[in-house]
Amino acid sequence: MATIKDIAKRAGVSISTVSYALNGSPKVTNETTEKILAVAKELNYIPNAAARSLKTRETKIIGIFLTDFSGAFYGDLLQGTKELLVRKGYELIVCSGKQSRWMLPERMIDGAIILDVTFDSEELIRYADRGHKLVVLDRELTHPNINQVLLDNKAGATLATEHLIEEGHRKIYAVTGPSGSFDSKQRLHAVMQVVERTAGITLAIIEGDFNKEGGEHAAKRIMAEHADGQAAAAVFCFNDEMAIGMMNYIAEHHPETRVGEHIHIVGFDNLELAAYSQPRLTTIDYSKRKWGALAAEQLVKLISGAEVENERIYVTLMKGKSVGTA
Amino acid sequence: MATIKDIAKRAGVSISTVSYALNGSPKVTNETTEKILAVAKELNYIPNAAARSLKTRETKIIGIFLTDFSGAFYGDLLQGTKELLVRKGYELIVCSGKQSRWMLPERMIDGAIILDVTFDSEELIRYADRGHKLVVLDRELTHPNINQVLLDNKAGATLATEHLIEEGHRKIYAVTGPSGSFDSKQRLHAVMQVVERTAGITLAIIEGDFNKEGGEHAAKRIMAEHADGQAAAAVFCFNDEMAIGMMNYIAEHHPETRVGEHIHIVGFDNLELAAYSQPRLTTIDYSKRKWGALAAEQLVKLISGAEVENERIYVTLMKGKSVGTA
DNA sequence: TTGTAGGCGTTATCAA
DNA sequence: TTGATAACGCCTACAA
Repeated sequence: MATIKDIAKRAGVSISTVSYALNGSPKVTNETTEKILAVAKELNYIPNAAARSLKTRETKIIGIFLTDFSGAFYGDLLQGTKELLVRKGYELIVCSGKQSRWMLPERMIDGAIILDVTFDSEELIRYADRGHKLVVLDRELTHPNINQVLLDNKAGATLATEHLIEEGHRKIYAVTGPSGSFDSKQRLHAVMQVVERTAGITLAIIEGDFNKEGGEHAAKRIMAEHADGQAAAAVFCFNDEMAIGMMNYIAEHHPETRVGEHIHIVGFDNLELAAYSQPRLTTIDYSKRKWGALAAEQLVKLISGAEVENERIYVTLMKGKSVGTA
Repeated sequence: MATIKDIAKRAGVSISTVSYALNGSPKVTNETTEKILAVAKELNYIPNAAARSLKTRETKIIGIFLTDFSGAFYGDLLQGTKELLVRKGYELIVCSGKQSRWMLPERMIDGAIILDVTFDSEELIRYADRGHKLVVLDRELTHPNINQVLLDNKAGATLATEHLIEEGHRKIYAVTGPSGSFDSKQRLHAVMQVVERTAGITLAIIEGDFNKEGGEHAAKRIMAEHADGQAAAAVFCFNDEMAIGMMNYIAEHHPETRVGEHIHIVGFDNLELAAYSQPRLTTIDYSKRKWGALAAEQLVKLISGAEVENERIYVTLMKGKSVGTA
């Protein structure tokens, strides 16, 4: 492993000259710079990240912390994050699990994006107190070193609920996420607001889990309550994954029940998968890529010491065929 | 940021004693160890990863390089990798894109698992030549510092093809992956072997891309060739993603054509998504979790200097409802 | 324009 | 059992 020392010796200059030349400093003659670069190539020189960051106190790496690697949901978000970071000269690494959290305090990463409910807010604040920069996507946290980029859950849930109401549905089921989820709480709150200000609407809340299983369980219960087959059910699943689970359950166990006709479903997220569902799921859409890119941008600003305001990701209603008129 | 120096001063001992104590060396009295630990806690001491790895020349981090973050496919694999690594005292980071490759030569990671066709084999060999340890999941590479953990493509493709033949199909379409894919090549080779040694089978090869689009294009072509509706088509899609794309295309454009009856499809991978397809896709199954775990295990062994043999992941035929008798 | 030298925070080799 | 001290590879005043 060649070091700048080796290059210096070989090129007949001092190590500081090598360092300057390698970093493109104008203090060194073009001539010597070229010579040094040539020697570096010849020696297969590769800088040592540890040594560099020991000195500079930065790694140019950003970490994003996810609850798990299951993915279906994260693809575009990660892509968006990555693209922006690369443009800003940073690298992205994806981490998951409690064990990897040391990377932040030990300065292996220059900052982190958090999308992991299992990460305690207290722990995050501790890190922020120590000067680490964070962007959170899944909670509200006020701290000078923390910025939030949250989905506009209120708008999304309102759009979804109002859509069901406009189509003439009077009894609405809301299938929530797990109890700890911030997004789920916000969505439920918005749903309840809409219901309260609209006359003649009944709301039934079913606790879900943001997974397919949750949608299946909810489907089971809803189908049981509508066993007589007279009234159509209208359901707002707080994410697409559960909506898909619900549609799959219905297709399998109640083939005579048609989504969009006997049961009406709206989701949230507009997963790629939702586009392939039969019928196409009506859902709340937003740009996951933009979400990731914005989070990254905020983090980079935070690291550079700039003041940043919290941001919001806007959502729209994406009409499919899973909701029909009552 | 407290350092061991600060702790030494505060505890009235030398920095080497602190270092030993922090690393649980038996050379230090319990008494002083306790005292040092107490001071460390009091000072909120956090070790500095850069300094440590500058000295130890290791980071205890393993990187896995993927072509993209799209995920659907990788979830379990990453989970399996992660679990094993954590058990062995390593951390896993997920990387993608050319830019992140510096992490290997600059020793930011102790080794890498490669599942990224865009990573040139020559580049990998260069790294291996420099002493870096690698495990490749998507190609064959013989080098003392590189280990392979490959799918048993031959067995899988043979199982799939023979299944179609056993069900009485005589004309078989093979929808391949992109031309650069090692897995695709191996699968195609196996398919051709089966066809050659079985009388009366015709094989049509359609180049795909391992994405849904590839499946759709292939579906279009196959449906056109079977426009008369007389002969049923039998298709082996080289991965589930294409098989799903094919099924979706058919459901959308040829609702009268029933998969498992008028067209017979077998996939490869047994994605979670395949379990939700209608009808359930017949496919080749293998444990993605085990694949990841085995790759990690091999890499850890390689790093520890042990001799390791290349490994293979065994596959089985998972019968669904997408293939029926001719 | 180039060289000297100190230091970043640890580990590890010697002595004591 | 503990303490000096020299690396590890790089950056950066400051000096020449």
